[in-house]
Amino acid sequence: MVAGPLPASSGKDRLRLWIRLLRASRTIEAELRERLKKEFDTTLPRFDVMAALYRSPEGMLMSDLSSFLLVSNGNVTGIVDRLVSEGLVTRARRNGDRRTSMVRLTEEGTKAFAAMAAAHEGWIGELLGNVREDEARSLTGMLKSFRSNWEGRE
Amino acid sequence: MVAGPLPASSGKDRLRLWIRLLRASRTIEAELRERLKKEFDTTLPRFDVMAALYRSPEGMLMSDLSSFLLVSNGNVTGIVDRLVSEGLVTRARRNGDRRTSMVRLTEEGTKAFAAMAAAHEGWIGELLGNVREDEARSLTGMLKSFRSNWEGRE
DNA sequence: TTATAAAACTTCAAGCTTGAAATAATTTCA
DNA sequence: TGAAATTATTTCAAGCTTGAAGTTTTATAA
Repeated sequence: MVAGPLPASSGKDRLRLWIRLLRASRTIEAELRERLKKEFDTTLPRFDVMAALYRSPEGMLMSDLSSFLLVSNGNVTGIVDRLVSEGLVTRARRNGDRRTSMVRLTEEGTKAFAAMAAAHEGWIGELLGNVREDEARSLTGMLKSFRSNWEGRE
Repeated sequence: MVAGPLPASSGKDRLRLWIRLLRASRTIEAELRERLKKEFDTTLPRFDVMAALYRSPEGMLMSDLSSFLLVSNGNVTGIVDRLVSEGLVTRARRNGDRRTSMVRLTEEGTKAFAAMAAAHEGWIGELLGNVREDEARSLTGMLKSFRSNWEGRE
């Protein structure tokens, strides 16, 4: 705190921001969870896994999934297990490296996800309806930069 | 929904915003959870409950807690159970209405929370360090308005 | 080659979470 | 008053989540 005319930041504003951010995402998440249950009889974690796989028709490793979704390995195992037993996803043992398996959407899973994704986008448009599109873009821009500082240390 | 010249919004920007929002809050939440575990041997849900109680020295009903924290009633029951068994919180049966009980921080709980809150504020300052304070204020303002539209219908 | 380490997963226990069903106490109102 | 509805909470099953420990397979290197 010697030199800079740093804008005397108490940090209180960041704390307030965090509380708002958390409340916003929890509120929206709760609403999405409820609608996914009601409309499609599925859950948000299953939707998230399917969304990731939908973007990668070639498939993803379990570890790709967990790092992309920011959840633990063991977590993904359980969710994929359930998706497999529902016929929405397959685990294909690979010849190259027998520790890994490629997870892919089945045809049924692809169809099911496409329907959910359309509804989902509509819901988000509705739930964030009060945020103007230009506001949305500027918020998105600010959120892009928030990490870099501390993430990926150690 | 008959008349309006609704501002032909594709919704794509809002979807992008939602994805950013979710990733930001999950990343921060994960980091907070880990630090609360390491530094204070506690969990985020317990911290949240204690934070709510800290703001209300007179105590809160179970239902106050669950609506404030945006989680289900049954959820709060379990968390408060654990906090009680750790001596951080008390459930006081009320004379007026014997269905309800006032939940309060114990003296030990108050002291413990004060220490955690100080660390927590510092962590948030660090984790959101890349967001300028003026940005933080403007983001907070935008997030304030996002609901109202759909929340509290039905 | 063959021990050792590393990588990719799975398993497990403990705790969080929801939504539905059950309890118990209070209110409403016929 | 007393039945019915409402309110506050707990209980429970199923699923999500983490972090630690275990398994199997692959890579490293003495």
